[in-house]
Amino acid sequence: MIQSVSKLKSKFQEINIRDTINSGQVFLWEKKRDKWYGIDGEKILVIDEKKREFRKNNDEFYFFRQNDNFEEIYSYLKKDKIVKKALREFPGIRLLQQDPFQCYISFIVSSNSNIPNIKTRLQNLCRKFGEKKVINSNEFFLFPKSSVISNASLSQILDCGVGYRAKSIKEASVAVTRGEIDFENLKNMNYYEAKQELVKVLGIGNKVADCILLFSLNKLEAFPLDRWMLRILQKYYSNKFEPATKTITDKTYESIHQKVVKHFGKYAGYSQQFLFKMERELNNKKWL
DNA sequence: ACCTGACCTCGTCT
DNA sequence: AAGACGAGGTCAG
Repeated sequence: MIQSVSKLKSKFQEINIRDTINSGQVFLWEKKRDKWYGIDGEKILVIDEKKREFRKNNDEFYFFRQNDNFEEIYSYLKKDKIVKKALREFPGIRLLQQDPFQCYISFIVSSNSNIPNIKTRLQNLCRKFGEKKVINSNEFFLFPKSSVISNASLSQILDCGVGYRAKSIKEASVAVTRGEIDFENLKNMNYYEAKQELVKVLGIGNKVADCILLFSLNKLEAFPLDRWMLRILQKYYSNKFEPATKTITDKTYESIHQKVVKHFGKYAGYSQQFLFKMERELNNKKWL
């Protein structure tokens, strides 16, 4: 009994790179031989798939949130029976701390779409507007700077296959170059203040804002409520939260979020990541 | 204030 | 092989 608990705990402390990359947080990662290559803003991260921990203070250390207190997070996560089950199945998943601008554009691009499409569009944006780099004789394109997208024409952005999202992508980039959206400021605000700023941007609603807050702005109580999460809440928690519908109003979203934080605690975002991974795998959904 | 439909594209399915 | 379907939402009316 004691042994199985401590075994789960020690497993939880080991990162699983592949599961983490394939948990819907990032789109610009690919595996070549035994290494994963990922674009994070103007950096390229190269990680051995077998890697289980990182030396303190390098880029990967922060990207995989190794400075989080897992003992404490674990103690919150295991309180919920379903999350505990997901944790047992995918103990090596981590939240990621991504480059904010890339994350911001990525989730604007993600709306009403699916992972293969999102990935293609983001690759197109990088190829068209990003700087080329060669690593281990592999060619990569960095994520574009906000200034480059700001100055691009709508038709250039449309060439990337983003459809009606082109206008949002452009306006969102302009907001950053003008300083109306300042990610360092947002990091210093609380969850509600930061979210309020984000949803002012065209193309950012409740769900996209929560993804940006959770995956790049260090707001661990953010709990993106997409179709999947609503389905999960209905399936495993029946009527504890709200009746599930395809679309929900701002007010309902807010009300569910409050109940969610009350139930899952201040690391609700971590809980969400485990639940999401478990249910998507259960339904054989595609990753990268 | 809440509710509805339209929306670009493209990978998948038939 | 061509045509329809729908996808981790958002916005306007």
